[in-house]
Amino acid sequence: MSERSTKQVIKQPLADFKVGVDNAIFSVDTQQNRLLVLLVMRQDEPFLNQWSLPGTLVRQGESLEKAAYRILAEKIRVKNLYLEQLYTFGGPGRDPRESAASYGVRYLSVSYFALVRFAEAELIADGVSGIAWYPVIQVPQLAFDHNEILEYGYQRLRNKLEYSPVAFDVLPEVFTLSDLYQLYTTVLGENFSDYSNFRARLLKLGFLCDTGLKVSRGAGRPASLYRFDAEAFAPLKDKPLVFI
Amino acid sequence: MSERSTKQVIKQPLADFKVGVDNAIFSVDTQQNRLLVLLVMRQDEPFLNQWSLPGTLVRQGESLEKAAYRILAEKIRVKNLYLEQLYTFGGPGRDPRESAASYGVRYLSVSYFALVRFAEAELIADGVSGIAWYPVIQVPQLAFDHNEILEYGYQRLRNKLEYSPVAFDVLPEVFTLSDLYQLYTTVLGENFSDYSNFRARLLKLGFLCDTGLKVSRGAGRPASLYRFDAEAFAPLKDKPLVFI
DNA sequence: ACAAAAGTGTTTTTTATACACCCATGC
DNA sequence: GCATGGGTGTATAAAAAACACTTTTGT
Repeated sequence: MSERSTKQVIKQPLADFKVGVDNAIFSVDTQQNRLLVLLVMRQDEPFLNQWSLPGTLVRQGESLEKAAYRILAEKIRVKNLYLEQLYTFGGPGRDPRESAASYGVRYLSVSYFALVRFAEAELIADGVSGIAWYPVIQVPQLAFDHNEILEYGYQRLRNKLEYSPVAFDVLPEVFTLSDLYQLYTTVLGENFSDYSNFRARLLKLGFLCDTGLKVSRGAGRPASLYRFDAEAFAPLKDKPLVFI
Repeated sequence: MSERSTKQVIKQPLADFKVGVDNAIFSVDTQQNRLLVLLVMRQDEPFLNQWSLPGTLVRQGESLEKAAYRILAEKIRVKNLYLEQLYTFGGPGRDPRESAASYGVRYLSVSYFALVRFAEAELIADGVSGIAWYPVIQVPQLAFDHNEILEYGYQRLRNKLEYSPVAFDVLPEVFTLSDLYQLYTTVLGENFSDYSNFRARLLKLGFLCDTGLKVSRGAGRPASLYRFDAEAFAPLKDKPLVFI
């Protein structure tokens, strides 16, 4: 980040930015087989009363990631989650406030991708603002370029599932292989793989350990409960894994 | 990007940002089997006279990507290149200028990754500033957090080669399969694949067409010249390709 | 003739894919 | 006993990996 020499700065002034963080927060409702994204109703102009991704402007002394965690914590209570940076959208004109009286201030959005455990996620309704889980396949028109961000995040989620163990950040401590399979199915669609092959592949990787416990859910044979073994996984990190 | 309600803004003021763009610009010198990255010597404080990635602060009315292309064009003349956004680094304290008299202005860096054709790339030396291709394996300590950005870009490059056709953006119009193989070898190391298997895999994908022309380079059998067929590739886009 | 580079083919091993089938439980 | 979900195995096809060998050039 080198500044231009002085005469050039005079010729073409630098932009001043406000930096926002917008989160595409996903969760998987395995009960109803739905992939959800968290939307909030905007309380302020611009885009008053339109749905949007939860976001915030970055404060003094606050890192981007901290801002991402803050806005998440303001909207939902959740203990288990995965979060990473997604993409930065910063074209001029992406925020209507830029054209207003403000002296050429630009609004830039660093987007974050998050996956949270649905069962434990408690939405924080502050009485005024709307907040809701929306099935990603039926989100309405969103404020700003948030539909684009969402699309980008959705794609990232699908990729992540294929080659990284994000699913285990969001499953309970112990889970059945059907739980895992269903999570994958909900996100990737029915035809991503057949259950028996999925099962064989995952078990061969060697980081799922059978707790010996069984759980029976209605009819059918009781399922074994597995645990994700982080230690056994560690050496596989950075390796080109395939979960699909 | 929703702003906080008024009382909160007062409690905790928003940060003001200058946004910079820093480029990790790579090229492959297949003659000497070296992967190179473009470094420039800083002319200003902070980090005066230290090597850094070429960067610039974003100007009014300029998009992030445009700024990335601008700084690239200021440093090298090149017709063929690939460019994409890498990551955004924005922790407080990453730029020493923040702590200075400036009223809590933050410096945020949106980094871009670029791959350019080495043979045609002409460095623009403005007489004062140092500018040079450095082998990535022996870059010195860089200004700011640029070593981190570089590492990130290097990883992205390796990934890109494996599942996307970036190589063809940077090879000449016609090239031999050895040219292609050597490019891959230089970036990924000798052991990524054996030439014969690499060759077979690539040809089976069906988007390399033999021009019928041959080229003889010193001793040995003349090699066929191939062309990348963008039309034949189009349907494969978004598919999980493997070039490795 | 022979080294060097390009190109072809073969063998073996590993993965992917599609199923068929057995097992344990609730009703 | 039979429907339901859990779990195992097998047979086939495809891909990855290793490597032997042929072809065509320059010297």
